[in-house]
Amino acid sequence: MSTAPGSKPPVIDDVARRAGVSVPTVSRVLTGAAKVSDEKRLRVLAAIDELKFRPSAAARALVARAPKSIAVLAGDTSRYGYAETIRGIEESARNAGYLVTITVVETPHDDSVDVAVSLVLNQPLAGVIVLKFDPAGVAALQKIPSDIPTVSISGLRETGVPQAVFQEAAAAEHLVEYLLDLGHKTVHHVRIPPSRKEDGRTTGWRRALKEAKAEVPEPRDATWEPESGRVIGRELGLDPNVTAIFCGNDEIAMGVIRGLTEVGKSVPGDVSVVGFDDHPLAAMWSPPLTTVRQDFADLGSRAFDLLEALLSDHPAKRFSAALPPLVIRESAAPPKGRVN
Amino acid sequence: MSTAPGSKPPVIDDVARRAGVSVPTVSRVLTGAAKVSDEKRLRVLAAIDELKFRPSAAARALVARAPKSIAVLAGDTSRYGYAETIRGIEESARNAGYLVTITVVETPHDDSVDVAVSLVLNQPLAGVIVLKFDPAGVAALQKIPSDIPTVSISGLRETGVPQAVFQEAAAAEHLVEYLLDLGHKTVHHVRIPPSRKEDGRTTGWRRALKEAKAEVPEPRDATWEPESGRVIGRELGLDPNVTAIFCGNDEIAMGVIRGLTEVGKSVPGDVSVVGFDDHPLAAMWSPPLTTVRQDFADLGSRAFDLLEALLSDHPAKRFSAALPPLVIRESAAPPKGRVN
DNA sequence: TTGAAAGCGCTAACAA
DNA sequence: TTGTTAGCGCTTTCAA
Repeated sequence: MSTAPGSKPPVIDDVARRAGVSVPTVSRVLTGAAKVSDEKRLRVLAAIDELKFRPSAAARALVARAPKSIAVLAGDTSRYGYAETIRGIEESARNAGYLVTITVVETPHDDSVDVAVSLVLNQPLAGVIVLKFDPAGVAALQKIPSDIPTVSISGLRETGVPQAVFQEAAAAEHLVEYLLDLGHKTVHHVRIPPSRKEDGRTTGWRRALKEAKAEVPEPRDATWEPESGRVIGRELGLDPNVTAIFCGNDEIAMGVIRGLTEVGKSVPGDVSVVGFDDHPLAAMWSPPLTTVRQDFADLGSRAFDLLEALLSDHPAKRFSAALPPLVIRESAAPPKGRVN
Repeated sequence: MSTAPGSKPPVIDDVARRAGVSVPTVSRVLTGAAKVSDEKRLRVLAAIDELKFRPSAAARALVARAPKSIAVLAGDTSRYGYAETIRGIEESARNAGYLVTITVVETPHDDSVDVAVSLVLNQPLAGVIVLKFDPAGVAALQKIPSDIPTVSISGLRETGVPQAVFQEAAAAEHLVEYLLDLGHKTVHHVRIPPSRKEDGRTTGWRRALKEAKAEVPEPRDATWEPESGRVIGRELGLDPNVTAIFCGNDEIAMGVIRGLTEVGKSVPGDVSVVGFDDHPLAAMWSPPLTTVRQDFADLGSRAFDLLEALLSDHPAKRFSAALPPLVIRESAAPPKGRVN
């Protein structure tokens, strides 16, 4: 008929014409916002179907003042903790009808941060969640305009925007106390790259040692790569004073154990090693890793809840914390020559 | 002055008024699309700054016919291969000025798929990348309207939309041949959940065995959890005929090794075990895992390239394949009693 | 170089 | 229940 068979995608006007109704009527069946007679509804539905019409998301976004998408900014997306956190955010967001965009902030430098932030701001946006696990995340958070609803996720409590956190310091403290209780004179520490000056894990370790009046050895710095743990493990294995090692995460712990093994040390026979996170492979490791369980998906989910609260103007909670529990497996034992 | 100090975010009209110019002039300095006198430009810039004005992404999206966002649909986002693939997509997309949304398809059932797909279609969209690593991804792909530029990622070549793939079958074949060359009479197989009837890894394994006229044992089915590998490992360890095991991925291989160890078998002394993927922890494992390296980030990047080609109307390539190389470490050796 | 006018595709307000 | 009339906040003609 008069339907223009143009190659452009059909718009609402095409549907209206085809169904012989007005544009708002089509809109009404689309949104269900108002009653439409069965007869016209059917005609509209048929027209939509024949034309394969899909309403323009852009046009809808313009008229509806409430974007249904949230952005996640993160320094990484594939490492275990990051990926799980994002999974948790996405799941909650999806269930609440929000779409999630992810944008990586490669480095804490201005160029990376600006690219990421401007990409994020160039979309219709309900709010932002920033993963502040590393300096890149910290830098990104500072560049988010303050009028945008924002929630951060990190290991340390701070002021500022609403946050979801793990009480890492307390958990680390428990873990180190556990090692001390086993009879170790002190506990060495291999830390992962901190997001700021010092991470909660390191703080908790330090606190536990001071509390016990134990010597505080200089912490060793690993990268995010397990391989760096291995190198450090070899070195630590050569030091007879080292009987217990607390690693910043499980992957580093695995590397450290490998390094120790390579220089002839057994775990936990000669040296106890504990990690942090409860990585999916922690229980498969030999020996199975004693660690702290961080439920990252839940962390992400809690962050989304905070954001949703922010968006709904309920000035409810602005903070969500959880204390990660110890998971005792087999990689830590009393030091040699001591029966517990 | 006449600036309305309303609490609503400023719009372009506010800027124009404040700068004493017309709206199109503001638009011109925003987009740089046309020359504006220095004097007015400065006034506009100042007004933008004072008002903290940011152009509405929704309005821009409506008028610009080219959305700069792509959607990724996946059955999972945090497992290693998935997360790395997404990282690769995001990186390439970001560099090309695209934003990436991720949406998980929880199950292959209609309800999950419909939620995910409609969420995706409800946004301004340039194109879609579907991770077809599992049945959920396969199901999602079928529901994407055919007029939307779409690329799929999977392990098996198929017709239909453009695809980025690994030549998994060929790689698996090489890996199994390697085991056979070591002297094993046959190779057992523990497979991960297939996306369809049979995955490339299984096909390659079967092919290599047939080629060598070796017996083809019934494959064992693992879930995605390493724990399931452990259970299977214990069982296989009890079977004296088992001297070599090819696992569907490294995490399962790690579980299988753990299970073997638990029933007193040594790897590779008693049984050789190989994996697939080259997981970041594969080299840290004891013994370090012999496997196949899949560069998932590159896979994601290649998928994005295909999508970009599709969007630019260059009917260039519709397919991108890569043969993942063997990584020989220490978890496979000649069978007991045989010197190679 | 600039402004007035005209849309982008949809939903909301208002009559009828 | 339906259609007409107005926008949403921008960019893009088109004149001047």
